[in-house]
Amino acid sequence: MEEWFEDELVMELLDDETPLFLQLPAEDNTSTYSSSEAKSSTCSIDDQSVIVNGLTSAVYSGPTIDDIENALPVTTTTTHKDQFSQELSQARISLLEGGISKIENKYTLKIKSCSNGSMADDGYKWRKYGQKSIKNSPNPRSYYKCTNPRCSAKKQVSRSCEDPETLIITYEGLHLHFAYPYFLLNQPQQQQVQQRPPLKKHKKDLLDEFHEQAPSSNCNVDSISTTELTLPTPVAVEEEEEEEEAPCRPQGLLEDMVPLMIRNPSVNINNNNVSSSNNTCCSSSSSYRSPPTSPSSLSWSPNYYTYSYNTPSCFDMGLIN
DNA sequence: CGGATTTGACCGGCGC
DNA sequence: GCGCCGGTCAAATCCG
Repeated sequence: MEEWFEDELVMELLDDETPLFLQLPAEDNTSTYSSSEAKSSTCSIDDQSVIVNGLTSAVYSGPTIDDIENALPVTTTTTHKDQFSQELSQARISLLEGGISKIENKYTLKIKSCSNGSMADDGYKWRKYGQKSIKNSPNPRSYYKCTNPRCSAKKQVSRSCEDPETLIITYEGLHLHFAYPYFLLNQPQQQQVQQRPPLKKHKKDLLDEFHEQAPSSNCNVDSISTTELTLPTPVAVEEEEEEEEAPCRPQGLLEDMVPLMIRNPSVNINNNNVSSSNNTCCSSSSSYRSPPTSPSSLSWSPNYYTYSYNTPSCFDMGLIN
């Protein structure tokens, strides 16, 4: 399991193109590539193309079931896995040679903050939940959690004591929920759900469902098997991207649907029984909306990785207090 | 008013 | 056992 997370990170770090969370504004250096803009409806089709092309994730480049299986610790075919492991081993070596250090389970990279002080985030929506002063460092460390209540992803952001302009970011866990939009059911009804999510449930309703139906706050995603899933066509993915631009896209409904169908793949799910399903996941906050940035965001258990990039990057993580 | 942020308290791990 | 340190919690505060 631990090795798998390393593999995921290596894949992400070795993307030929700059990942979204490192991508600077293409030409407009005066604009901050904030999370809101990353998800903004102001993006033109060209802008979206740039972003999408910048993502070398398998999801965006035409996912196959193998892509997802490779990202999961289960149901990976041995032949594919062997080749995959070899490539990842080489990739890991390459990364380490490239200045990325690994301490215990943490990959360490460094990020030079923008000179103008404006920083963009990594495309995810985080909620700050703590800040601590660090010994021998004048700069505090900030703690963030993914705002998706079912996502365990966290990150820590601190500044290097040697170089105050260098940010050190530690990611704990990845974002399973971003894979959800790319899983489709075979049933036509579910395809319809994917393309046109039902009307967003009122937040109160979602919370009520959570309190009434969720015996535990986290998905038991260990049981996920991709064999029950199918993937959307690239067109569907693009539509999903566009759906992302709608304010407060009810992603949670789709997220709710996935664990349910995994447990009961034969159940013919419709919009209603999705929302009233007996799944164990709490409902998403209506305020949650994060763009899928990579299939590498698949995760369901905490692991710690520290990235510190030396590439100029704009991160807005609320470090400046 | 609700969500996000701040901030001090609390807790657990670890070293001495 | 004790203190230090990092991580988390939760009440207070801020802000749109």
